[in-house]
Amino acid sequence: MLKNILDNKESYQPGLSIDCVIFGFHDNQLKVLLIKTKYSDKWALPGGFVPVDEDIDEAAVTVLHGRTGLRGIFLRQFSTFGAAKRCSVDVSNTVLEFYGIPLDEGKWYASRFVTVGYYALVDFLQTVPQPEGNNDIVEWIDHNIVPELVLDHKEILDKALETLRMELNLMPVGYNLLPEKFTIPELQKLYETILGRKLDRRNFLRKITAIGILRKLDEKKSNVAHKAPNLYSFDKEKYEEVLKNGLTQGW
Amino acid sequence: MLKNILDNKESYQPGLSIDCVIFGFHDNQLKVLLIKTKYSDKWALPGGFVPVDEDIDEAAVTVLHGRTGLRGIFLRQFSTFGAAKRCSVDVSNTVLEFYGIPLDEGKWYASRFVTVGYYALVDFLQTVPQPEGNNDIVEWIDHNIVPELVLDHKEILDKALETLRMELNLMPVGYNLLPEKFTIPELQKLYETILGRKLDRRNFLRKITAIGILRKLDEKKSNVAHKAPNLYSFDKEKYEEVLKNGLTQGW
DNA sequence: ATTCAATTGCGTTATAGTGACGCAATGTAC
DNA sequence: GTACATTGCGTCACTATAACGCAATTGAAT
Repeated sequence: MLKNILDNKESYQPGLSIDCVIFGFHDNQLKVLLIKTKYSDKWALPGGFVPVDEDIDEAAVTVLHGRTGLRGIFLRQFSTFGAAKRCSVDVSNTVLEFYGIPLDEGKWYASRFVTVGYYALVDFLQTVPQPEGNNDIVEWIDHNIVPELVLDHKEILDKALETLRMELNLMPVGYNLLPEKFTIPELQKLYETILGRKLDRRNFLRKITAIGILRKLDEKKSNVAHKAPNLYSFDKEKYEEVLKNGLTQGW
Repeated sequence: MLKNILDNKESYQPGLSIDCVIFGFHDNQLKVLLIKTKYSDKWALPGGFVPVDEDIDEAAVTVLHGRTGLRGIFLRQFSTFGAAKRCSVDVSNTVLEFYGIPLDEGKWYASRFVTVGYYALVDFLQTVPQPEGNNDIVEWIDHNIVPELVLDHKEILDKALETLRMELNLMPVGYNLLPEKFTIPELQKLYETILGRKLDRRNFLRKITAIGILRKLDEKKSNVAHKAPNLYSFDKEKYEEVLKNGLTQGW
C-alpha cells in the first residue's frame, strides 16, 4: 500500500498528509476511530496522502470513506499541524523496514510532513471500520481512555475536540451521531459527553426544542427501566437550515 | 529572490506556502496589507514558503516580520486552502519568465501549492510596509475596496475576516490594532468596521467596560470637533487574561 | 456673547434568555 | 400496593440585551 504510493509518488502532494478525527457515539460514550498498525505498538489517527490533482477536502473524504465506508457525512477541516519536528525519522524508518522498502527509496515518506486535520461526525451503528490490507486494526475507542498515540496525534485529537466544543455553540449536532430515532435524554448525554460536563435536564429540553430542529414522534422507547421517554427524530430541513445559518445561543 | 529559493529548493517544504492577511486600523477604516508585484497587474496577499526545518507558525512570523518589520504580534492560523486548481500554470510561468528562470528549472514553483492562511492584527502607525527587493509595491488597502486579487486570495481574505468576526465573540480585540491611547468611540468604530454593522453607543460602552480590560485615563482627546472624549488604554494584564480565558458574551 | 449642532457619558425600561429547582406522571422492581 | 428512578412540564429569580432619554460638553455659526 505504502509501496504503491511510493512507486507513484509523483502523483501525490509531497510532504502533506491528511488526518481525520472520526467521532462516533455509542453506549453514552463519545468514541474516536483509531487504527493500530502491526509495525507499531501505538495507535494513530486514520490518515492518508493527497493526490496532486485532488482538493485536500476530497482527499479527506477519501480517508473517511476508506475507513468507515461512509460518504456524505459531516466533515470539517479544523487546523493544520506543521511543527518542524512533527516527523520522526525513527517512526518512518520502522514503517519502511516493515514493508521491506529500502530507506533511500522511502526518502519521500521520511521527510517532514505537514498534516491537515479534519474531524467527522458519523453514525456509530452504520459504520463498518475497515482495516486496510489486513495489516492493521481499526477500532472505536472511548475518547476518555485513548492510549498513547504516535507523533502529535494526541494533540490533533485534543484540538479536534476543542473545536467541536466551540462549534457546538454555532451549530446543531446529533444528526450525524445518533440513529434516526432517539430520546431527549440520549441527545443530552451526547451534548454532555462532548462538553465534558452535566447539563440540567429541564433546561436542556427547553433549549433544544426551542431551536425547532426536532420532530416529536408518536412513539415511546421500549424496554427501559423507568418511565419510557418519548422518541424524536430530526427535522432534516430545519436542521440543515440551522446548520447553514448558525445558532445564536450557547451551552 | 525566487531564484534563491529555487536554488535551495531542498531547504523548503515542497508544494506548501503561507499567506498572511494582515489587518490594520486607520482613519476609521479596516485595512489590509497587500502587495503588487511588477510582473502582475493583480494584487496579492503577502506570502512565503516554509523552510523544512521550521514550524509553519514560525514561517508565518517570518512573513509578517518581513512585510511589516513587526514581531510579537497577534498572529493566528485560520484555515488551509488546497483546491486542486489553486495554482495557475499561467501565473507561475509569467513569474518565472519575469525572473528569467527556465520553465524546467522552475518546476518546483509551478506545481500545485497548498497554502496555510494566517491572519494578523497590527498597529497601523507602527508598521513600515516593506517591499521586497524593490520589485513590488506594498500598500494598505481599505478592506471594502480591495481590487481583484490573484488566484484564490480574495477567498482567503474573506475567510480571514469571517474568522476574525467569529473570534470577536471569544476574545478582546484592539490591543494590537489601536495606538496606546484611544477613545471609546474609536474602539467602537473598530468593532463596527470588523463586524460590518452599527452598534449602539451606550450599550457598547457598558459592555466593553464591563469586561474590565480598559483603564480610564485622566486625559481627554484634544482638537476634536465636539465634546472631547476621554482617553483609555488597555490594562495589559487583564487583557492577556481575558485573551487566554475567552469572553462569554457576543456582539 | 449667544445659539446651534454634534457628540459624549450616564441613565432607564421592557423584554428575552438563563440557571436553579418543584412536582406530578409514568414505568419497573419487589 | 409501595418504593424508587426517570420523564415531562412548569415556576421563579436573576442577568443580559436592545432600545431609547437626557443632560453636559465642545467647536462652529451668528
